[in-house]
Amino acid sequence: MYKIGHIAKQLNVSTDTLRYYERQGLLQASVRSPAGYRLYDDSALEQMRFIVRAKAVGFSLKDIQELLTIKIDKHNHSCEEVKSLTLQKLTQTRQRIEELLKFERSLSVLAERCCGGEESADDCSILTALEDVDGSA
Amino acid sequence: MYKIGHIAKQLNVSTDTLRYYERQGLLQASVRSPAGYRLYDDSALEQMRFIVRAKAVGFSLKDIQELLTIKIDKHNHSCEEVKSLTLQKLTQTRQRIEELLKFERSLSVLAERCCGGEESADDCSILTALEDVDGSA
DNA sequence: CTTGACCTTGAACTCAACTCTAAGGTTTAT
DNA sequence: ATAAACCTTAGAGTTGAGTTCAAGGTCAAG
Repeated sequence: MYKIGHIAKQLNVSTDTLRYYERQGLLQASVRSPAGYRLYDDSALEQMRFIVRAKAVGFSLKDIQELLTIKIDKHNHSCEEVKSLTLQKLTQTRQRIEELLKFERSLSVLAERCCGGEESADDCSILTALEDVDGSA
Repeated sequence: MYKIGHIAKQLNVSTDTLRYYERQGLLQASVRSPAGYRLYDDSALEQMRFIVRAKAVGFSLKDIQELLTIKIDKHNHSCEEVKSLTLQKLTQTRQRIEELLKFERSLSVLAERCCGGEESADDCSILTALEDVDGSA
């Protein structure tokens, strides 16, 4: 049985994060020591690894709650549910990437056109582009 | 002179947003009517357009504050300052895109491998991938 | 003169995922 | 026996960009 600090070090998260996940219903300590310390067993460690991995591929804590619900009772859930969650997250991620790519292109154009010199910003092409109605950036 | 609702409709933002920007020091109403209503003139409208455009290329409100400070007194600021803000935002944006692309690739792989069928999730490849130490996704 | 569409304020609330604080109890090593 | 390094709790704070609420004042039309 491991104390919270041990789990935290193993998985490179803070003890606060572990307590926070507990409050969020993601990971309960297996038992408490007589003094009230959280004690985790190997299966709790594995569950925390699952959470960390799911985060690493972009799932939110809310998504992870759903994944855990399924994982804990796989037999009464379908592959389709899991795939659906994954595809939904994929779509969201792609939409966000598209948005950021638009930002990236606009910012690139702005930066390229600007001399970036020490002289005054009176004729700065970036400011001008943001002022003018002609939003060609 | 325009009332807040007029500006809001013109620029497709809420009146709450305009009041919020005022609190943040981004855009003051030009004057107040005898009844205390905010009244904006054309230059305030132009400034709000600037803010909206700057947001549209990915600047945060904090960034926009800095841009406005420069814009209001261009003569005492350099092109370099503006370009620096832009490049900084560009770097941030690219970093975030990289992170999301990693998510995207992982999620794609997970989704591709999963049958997504109606059958139970007992052998779901997505769950298995997130459980196993072998993080090949 | 009243109805409806405006406008005002301050303050609290939202979301996500933590992080920090205060005030204390426990364990381990010396 | 005492100091260092753990652990506990409830609750507040953080970031960013707003949104919502309550309680009220104003303005134009009919």
